[in-house]
Amino acid sequence: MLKPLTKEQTDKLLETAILHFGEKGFAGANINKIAGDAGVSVGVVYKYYKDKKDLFLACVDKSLEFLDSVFEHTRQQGGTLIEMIEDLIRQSQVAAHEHPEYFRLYHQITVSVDSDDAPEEAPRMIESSAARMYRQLISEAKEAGHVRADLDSGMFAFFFDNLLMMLHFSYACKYYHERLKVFCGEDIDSHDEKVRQQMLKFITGALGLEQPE
Amino acid sequence: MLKPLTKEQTDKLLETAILHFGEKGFAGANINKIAGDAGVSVGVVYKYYKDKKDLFLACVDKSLEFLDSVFEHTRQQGGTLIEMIEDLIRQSQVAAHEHPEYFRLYHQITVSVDSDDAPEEAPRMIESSAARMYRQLISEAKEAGHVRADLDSGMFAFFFDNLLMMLHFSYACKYYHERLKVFCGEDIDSHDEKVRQQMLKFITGALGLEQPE
Amino acid sequence: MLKPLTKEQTDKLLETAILHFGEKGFAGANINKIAGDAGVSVGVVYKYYKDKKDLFLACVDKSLEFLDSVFEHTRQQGGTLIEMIEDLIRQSQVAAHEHPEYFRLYHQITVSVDSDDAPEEAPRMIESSAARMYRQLISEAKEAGHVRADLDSGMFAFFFDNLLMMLHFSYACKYYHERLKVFCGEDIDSHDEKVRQQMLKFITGALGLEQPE
Amino acid sequence: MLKPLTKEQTDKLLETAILHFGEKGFAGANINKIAGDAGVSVGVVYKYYKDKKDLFLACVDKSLEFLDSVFEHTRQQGGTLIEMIEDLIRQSQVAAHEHPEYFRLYHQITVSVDSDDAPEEAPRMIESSAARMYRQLISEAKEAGHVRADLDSGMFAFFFDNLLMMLHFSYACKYYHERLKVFCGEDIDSHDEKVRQQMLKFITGALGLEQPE
DNA sequence: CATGAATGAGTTTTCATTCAT
DNA sequence: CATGAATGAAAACTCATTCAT
Repeated sequence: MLKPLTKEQTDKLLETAILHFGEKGFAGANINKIAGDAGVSVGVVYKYYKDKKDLFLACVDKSLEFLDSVFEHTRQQGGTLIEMIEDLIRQSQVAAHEHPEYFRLYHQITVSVDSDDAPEEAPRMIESSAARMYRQLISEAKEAGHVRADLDSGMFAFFFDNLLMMLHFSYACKYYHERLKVFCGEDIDSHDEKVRQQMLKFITGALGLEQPE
Repeated sequence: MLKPLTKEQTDKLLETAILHFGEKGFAGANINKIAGDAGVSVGVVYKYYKDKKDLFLACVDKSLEFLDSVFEHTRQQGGTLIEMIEDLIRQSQVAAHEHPEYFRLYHQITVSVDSDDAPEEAPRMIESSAARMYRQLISEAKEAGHVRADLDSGMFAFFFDNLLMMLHFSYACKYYHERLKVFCGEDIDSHDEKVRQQMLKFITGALGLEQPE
Repeated sequence: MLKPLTKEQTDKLLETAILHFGEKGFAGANINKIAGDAGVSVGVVYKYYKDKKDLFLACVDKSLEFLDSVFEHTRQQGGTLIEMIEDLIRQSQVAAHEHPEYFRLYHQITVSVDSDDAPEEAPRMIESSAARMYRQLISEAKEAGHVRADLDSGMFAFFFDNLLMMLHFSYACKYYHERLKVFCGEDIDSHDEKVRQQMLKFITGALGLEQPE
Repeated sequence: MLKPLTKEQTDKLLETAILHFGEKGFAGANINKIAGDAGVSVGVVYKYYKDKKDLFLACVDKSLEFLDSVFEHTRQQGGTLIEMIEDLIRQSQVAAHEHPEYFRLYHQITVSVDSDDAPEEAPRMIESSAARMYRQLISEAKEAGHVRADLDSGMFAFFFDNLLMMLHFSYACKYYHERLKVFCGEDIDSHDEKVRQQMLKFITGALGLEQPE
């Protein structure tokens, strides 16, 4: 069985790695098991990736790319600030339901960075672009008089992103998901619409934005 | 060399374990190094704790206890909703600055739970009590007409707690701290007051609370 | 990309293998790297040679052939014993300077033979022919009264060959080369003539040969 | 079976390692097998030695120490140049018969030095002290008129040491031992006396020394 | 009851060898 | 017939756990 790997197989490898790293973290994941689960030999892993760290970073890259694409959708869409916020929440919900693994891996990054021997190169800080974007949107809205004047754009962008990240994790990560159910009820997963509306209320209230009828 | 361990020694062991687990995670931490750093033998680790998991859970317990105590202060204090929220933020800031290790460990819990071989028993859900408390406070405020009537108490409690958790992590965990600086500037650590005021504005706005003059 | 290999390519493969085996030894050499360095695929290595051992033996053969040719020159040349000895030294110097790799590989053979899993078949004993030749030359010289009568031809042939081998290694192998410099000075490489003359003196003295004016 | 290792066991480990490294070389030796053969666990190896290289270097040190002690005996003994040379040969024969493993490891050093990834720190050049000693002895003999005036002390010391090293290897290393038999007969091992006498003749002749009656 | 060296299963990584193209 | 990616056994090394002192 020495056929070249198909794209499906190499994709499967990366997906499997993302699942394992996302679940067990960098230190807890096992290259041999990843290879086994992906249906390829260990050798293949080391043909494609220099070492465990390198594979992890490839997983991170792929995940960040995916997360970027979620924001990208909203950015392209445009609209009023409220519309954009709602869209961002909606896209997050859809993405987190369909691909919790990328969010889970992202969550792992936030942990790995603390560790010395873990891949410190990791976070090419997806945040910075999001931060810039949110801050600018809020700044513009402030100048246009749509949001309260006494808020600090950077800080409100930070709070907003915090809420969004926690939403992601609450759908994608086991612990946060349990917590979500503690706060909002066991059947929360079938109430995306409600979560979105309440979150929108929360945020627009925070910004001092008038919600459209 | 064979004296019973003093309380200082067992405390040191737990503190050291919290530091190591908080930094490297469950899988990445090394029992032998923890014992060495704590100045005790590996043997005592296994005398006091069944295994690595058990030590980790003890760390979790201790950390959750500490985190509880932070909220407890506010609960005792009482006051208006706004006052309590401000106090909660202030206490969080103080605690996260003084004892980032407990928050860091808490952060690790949120990760470990996903893993099968890692301690699943972990989160005896500190959240549930906080959740109950927040929800009740908000409910009461709603009934008293202090906050908007169209908000769902559980969900707003959830959003509020999200903001608080992210604040904790942003002070205590490396990755989140970098992210905080990206959003709010490199010198953010010397602006606790400003962070607190802005966060208060954000939350009171979200709740539809009138802020006191 | 599927043309039959040219002679240059197969030669290059063997030369490269000799370099690698000579430097890293049998166990330390890497077939994939050898193939890569030689600019051929691993596949051809296994087409031409049964396995790693087989390739090693082919390298050994080629090297021994080369070493034989060095002696052959002198044999053809003929002359007095002293002349032949001087020629042997001179040819050794030239050969070791020009093709250290063959001597280096020969040095590796002397090591590999000890190992069980390494090619035991190796030394189809180049020595035996050299031994025969040296012994005979000395015997003849003894009978002719040119060398001392109390020496054992076989043993003196042995000592002589020892000196020659060490000369080879001292030019070709890193460790022995360093050692040579320790004994004879850092600039020894530019004093081939002197080395030859001294070595000749040493050997003729040992044999009790009168050196020509 | 968690008793501390006895000195016998740690000694056994080093001896076993010397045997394995001496036979298979650095790359060819297998730490797990060494541990197994020595009757200890792998863990022990890595408790006492940082890594494979470190173990190898410890073996080298021990071997060089032993080899030094062989020369030391002669140095202490003193006597005329001829007597010292004879003693050196005799001690070499005894040592090489009793402890071929140290000579075998020394032989491996001469190979390992060529390899990049092998321990380059190795040869703290046992040679330099021997070189100095031999050169001085020869110099003194030259000044005293006991040896020919036209020889270069350093170079003759080099040739002499070459002969001695080859004698060592001829007794200790499989390949060289086969070669010895090719030159000197299958029963050479029972003729130490003869080998010594012939070698002495060879060397004294080379030096132009008069041999005592 | 503490100690900490020893254990050895388990992990990462290498590389000789195979075989579909 | 050459190719070179894939294979997976085997090697170096780690570390949770044990137990004689």
